[in-house]
Amino acid sequence: MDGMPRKPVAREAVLDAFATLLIEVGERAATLDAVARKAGVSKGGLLYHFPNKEALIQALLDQLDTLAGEDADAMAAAPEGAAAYFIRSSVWGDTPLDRAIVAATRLAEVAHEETRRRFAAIQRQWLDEIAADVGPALAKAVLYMGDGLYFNAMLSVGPVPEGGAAADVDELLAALERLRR
Amino acid sequence: MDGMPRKPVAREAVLDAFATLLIEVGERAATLDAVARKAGVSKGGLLYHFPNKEALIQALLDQLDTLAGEDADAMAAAPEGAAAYFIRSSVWGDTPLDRAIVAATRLAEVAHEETRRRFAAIQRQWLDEIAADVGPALAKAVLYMGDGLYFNAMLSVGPVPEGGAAADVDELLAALERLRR
DNA sequence: CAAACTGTACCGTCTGGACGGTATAGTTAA
DNA sequence: TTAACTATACCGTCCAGACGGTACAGTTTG
Repeated sequence: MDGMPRKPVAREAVLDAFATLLIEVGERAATLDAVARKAGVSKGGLLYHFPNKEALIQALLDQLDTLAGEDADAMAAAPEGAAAYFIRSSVWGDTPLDRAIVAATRLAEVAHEETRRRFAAIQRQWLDEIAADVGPALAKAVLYMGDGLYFNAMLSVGPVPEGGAAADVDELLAALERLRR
Repeated sequence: MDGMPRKPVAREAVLDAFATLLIEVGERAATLDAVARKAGVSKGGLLYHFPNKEALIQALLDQLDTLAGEDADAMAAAPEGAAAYFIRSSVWGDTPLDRAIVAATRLAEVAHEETRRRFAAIQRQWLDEIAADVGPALAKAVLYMGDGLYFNAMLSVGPVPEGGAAADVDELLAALERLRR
């Protein structure tokens, strides 16, 4: 057996701090120094795990893909239907996936091309699942409702967290029921 | 009386260049140097009109408020109804208002608090108009659909402009009709 | 068994460049 | 004449990234 090298605790802390800063203060302020400080790690330590900022971004996007994949499965299997599951999950919930999505959104906003590509792929996944549930004619309407929720999460999530959007979900689900008939 | 000094042509050019850069390359890359270059103006000339970057942002937000106000009036007066007008106008159209919205979105993303406040106010305006049209129960559903369109404009507008979203509007309008019954 | 060695996981400092902003002297057009 | 510029030089700050170290767990060798 090989002597296990000690666990890289810093790596996860850094990635989490990076996401948190992206969400709370935007890409501009998510500097390497700020990330390191938030993670309780030295800058040198950060760069040991992620040789440059792009590597940090890539790790975040990989995590996003993983989580989005899992979510797509859960969506397909949801008893309430994919559409309702989607709307319900589109409201800001501080789940790992929501965090990854909003964090990645900050990068897409700064014109990071690969992030945009990945987002497009995830949205296609969502659209497929929703279309399988409510039919292709209504799928876009549902998708855009969810996107609207994310849009608002993006604009409001920050130093002042708010629970306002949660109340809207019932309204949206009611509208969904109405569309379904 | 003074013989009118010549018109500040640069001012408008700078503001437009600022918006364009925000839309196409994000806040990060919309530096003062880049804006001046794009506007075909010297950096000194830019700073003559806008003493600092914050002044540039304020001018953009003022423009946004003006355009949004005009649009709210048009929305209220639209023969097809406020909701349909809203959805139709939410798709990316390269209109002055759309440009101002997406440009401002880039600032909100970077956690610019006042931009976020102004956005919230505009959305409240929209919601009121839509509620007056389709009733309060469905207003949020319509609003979020429109927001979803903006969300997608934000993610895709850039070096690669696309006309894909326009096709979705009919689908959304059909869903709206269905909700209305 | 222990000294010598190896690789991993960090820390702290430094540098080169970009960016926001200032300053200032000169130029053009109404 | 004066507002509306151009052109350029410069400053302080901040940031990404490079670099040289340190601490320590496990591994090998005498």
